[in-house]
Amino acid sequence: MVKTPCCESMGLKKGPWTPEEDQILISHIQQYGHGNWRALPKQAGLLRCGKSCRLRWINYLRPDIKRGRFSKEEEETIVKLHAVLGNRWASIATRLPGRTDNEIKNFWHTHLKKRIERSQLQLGYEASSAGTLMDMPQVVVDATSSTVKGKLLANDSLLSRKYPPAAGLGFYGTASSDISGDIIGNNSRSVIGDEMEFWYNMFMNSHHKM
DNA sequence: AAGAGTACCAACCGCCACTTC
DNA sequence: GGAAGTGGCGGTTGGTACTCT
Repeated sequence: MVKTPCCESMGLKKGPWTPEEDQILISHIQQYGHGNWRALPKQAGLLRCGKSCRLRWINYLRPDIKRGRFSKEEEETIVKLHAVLGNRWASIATRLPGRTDNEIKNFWHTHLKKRIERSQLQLGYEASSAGTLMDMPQVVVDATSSTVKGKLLANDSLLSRKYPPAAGLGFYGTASSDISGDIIGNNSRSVIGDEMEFWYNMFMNSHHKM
């Protein structure tokens, strides 16, 4: 597939959006919807590429966006889902109404990842006894060898959709039995239920083979 | 008060998947 | 079946705000 560079054509604006541009985009979408993102900026009279318009709308201007700090519940949900799904932010976002994949991704990198890394330094299983899920150690599940290593990590770089856990490149989840109860239990047949259940089963199968 | 270091987050880039022709 | 167009996703960057010294 030939790649289609964003904002390739000259004269398209980049960088932060102005309130005027926001207003134009909002009123255009409210009036006509966003059937075709590529055509939208032209129709709306914006000097932006369609991709930029789409991102701005989805991550910032959408009326149902929830802004502000993540609640404790949201944090825990992110940690749990990340343990099962890896860096599939869009999937995680479907579980958190009003939150965008971008927001979750940023939050992960700026807060949760560090927190987990810190808890790894404290090392270990002793710390886990203290016990919130946020402080729990992580257990690596090697999907290829079906082994679970008692190792702590927070390496999410291998867990993108390009290298899903099934590829054997390191699937990990928290060593917590409440993953199933919470995620699968509460989410059965939800939007992402099937997909999550698949990865969950992968995790559990590997786990039980220990 | 000012400079350095750090944290945060909006936005861009490149790639992949899906759809259409 | 394959090329082209488009949407969507995750990784990354760069600017700004904030904190520390």
